[in-house]
Formats: sequence, C-alpha cells, structure tokens
Amino acid sequence: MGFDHNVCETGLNLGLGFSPAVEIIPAKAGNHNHLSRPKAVALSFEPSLTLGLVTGDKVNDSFINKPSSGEILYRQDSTGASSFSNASVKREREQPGSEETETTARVSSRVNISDEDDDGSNGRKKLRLTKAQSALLEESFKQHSTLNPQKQKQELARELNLRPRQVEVWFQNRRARTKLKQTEVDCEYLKKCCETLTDENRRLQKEVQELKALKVAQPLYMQLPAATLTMCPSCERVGGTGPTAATTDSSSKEPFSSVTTTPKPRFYNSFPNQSAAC
DNA sequence: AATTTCGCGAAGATTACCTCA
DNA sequence: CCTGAGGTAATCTTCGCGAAA
Repeated sequence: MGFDHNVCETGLNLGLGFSPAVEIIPAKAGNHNHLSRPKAVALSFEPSLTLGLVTGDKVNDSFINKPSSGEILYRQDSTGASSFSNASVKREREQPGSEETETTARVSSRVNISDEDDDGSNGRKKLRLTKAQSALLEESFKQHSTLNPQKQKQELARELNLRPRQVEVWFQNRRARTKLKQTEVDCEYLKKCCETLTDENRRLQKEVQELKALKVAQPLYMQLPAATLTMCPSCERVGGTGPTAATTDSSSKEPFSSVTTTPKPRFYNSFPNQSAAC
C-alpha cells in the first residue's frame, strides 16, 4: 500500500516533472540532418514506454490500410505533387479473397497511364495505398523511420510504383502518427502518475494533521513513565526525544531517530500501520 | 574566424478526400 | 440517400542544420 515507486520509477521531479530517457530516433546514414535535433528525439519512460512499444505490432496493426481497389486515376497538380482521382470513375470494392498483387498491379497500371493524364485540374484527390504497398512501407519504416532520400526513397518508390514524393509523404505522415500515438501513451502515463501523486498528497496531508494532533498532546505524553512509552516495532527502541533515542548506535542500519529526520517515502508509506512515533 | 545566405529535409498543422456505420 | 466521424494522403508553413560565399 502507499506510494509505489515502481509506478513512477523515473522520478517525478517537482510535481509532474519527470526524467525521461531520451531516445534518438535512428536516422539513416547519409541523412545529414539533425541527428542531434531536439525535435528528433522521442521521450520514453524507463519502465515500458518506448518508441518501440508504439511502433510495435499492436499499434502498427492500426496503420495497415483497409483494402481498397477503387478505380483510381493518377494526375499531377500544379506543384508536381501526385494525386489520384476517382472523380469520373466509380469505385469498386475489393472482393474478399481477391489477389493483392492483382490489386497492386491494377493500381500501378493506372498510375502509369495517368502519369500522362495531366489535364491540369486542380482538385486534390487521394490515393489509397494497397495492403501490399502499406506492408512494404511499414516494413521499411520499422527498419528506419527516416528515408535516405537519394537511395531508399527512390528504391521504395520504384518497388511500389509510386512517386518518390509519395513515399516521402507517407514516411512523414507515419512519423506523425507514431508521435501522436506516443503522445497519447505518455499522456495516459502522466495521468496515472498524477492520480498517484494526488492520492499520496492527500494521504500525507492527513498524516500531517495526525502529527499535529500528536504534538498538541505531547506535554501529557512526556509526563508518562518511560515504561509506558511506545516501542518501535522495527528497531525496538523507545520513541520520543529522550536520551535513549539520541544516543543511537551509529552502526545500526536504520536508526530510529535518523528515520524521523531523514524522511523517506517508504517510511511514510508504512507509517499509518505503525506507531505514530515511527 | 565570424557572419550571412541558401538549400534541404523534417516536424507540425492543416486540408481534402474517402470509407463506413 | 444523407450525415458525421475517423483515417489518411497531400499540402503548406516553420524551423534547424550544414555548406558555400
């Protein structure tokens, strides 16, 4: 019972502050930028909250795209960025059991065709990545969350039959989603810590009140014969400020008096179950 | 050596489209 | 059929870093 240090083992400093472990997001060699950039680090809490947790299977599953095999036309906007359009063509649902490769191939063929289909229309249409494309991108993301622009991006784009820009965008969005998930996890963790600290604070307040009440009753307490003084169950010393407690053996591991002058959380934890003198 | 400028890529915020209940 | 919510590709803006001038 009481404050469990394992819950906030990282040490919450000054209220809700904490001591995060800084984890550098692995960057591809050759990516000249910002290994040391503050924004490129992920906060992780020692017990279990790591980027790995978030990027693990459980979370990744939610990122797998739903099946889709709509009729998609590909075109470019004014900036050269690619986009897809189904404006003039009905989407068709992917039939259960349909071949993934076929879907990819169909989309890919449309991509190739529509590369030339530049009608200059400015509508922004969306591509829906196929399962296979998403899976490959996920796989690549697991290895490196950032792209080597001149190599990995090109290679992936070629493999997926996408434009390098699309691969780049996917990685950007993927990193954003990862961070969002991590933030949610962190938020939950901090909420729990906050609740724990609130409880602890409440309990300590109560304890202070008890000690104050004890102090008020102290004159009477001091008049009692020594034999009636409360004995500390752990160190078997008489509580109070008398010479017995003051002349404590320094070799004793947990001197009764020192405990009272060196408050430790665990001491307070168990306090309600022991005599008030402890 | 210090400063300025420029290009690049990443993050963050936002938009727009699509799907589904 | 309509609608709102959620997911996500795409776009825009801002920022930091390294290299060159």
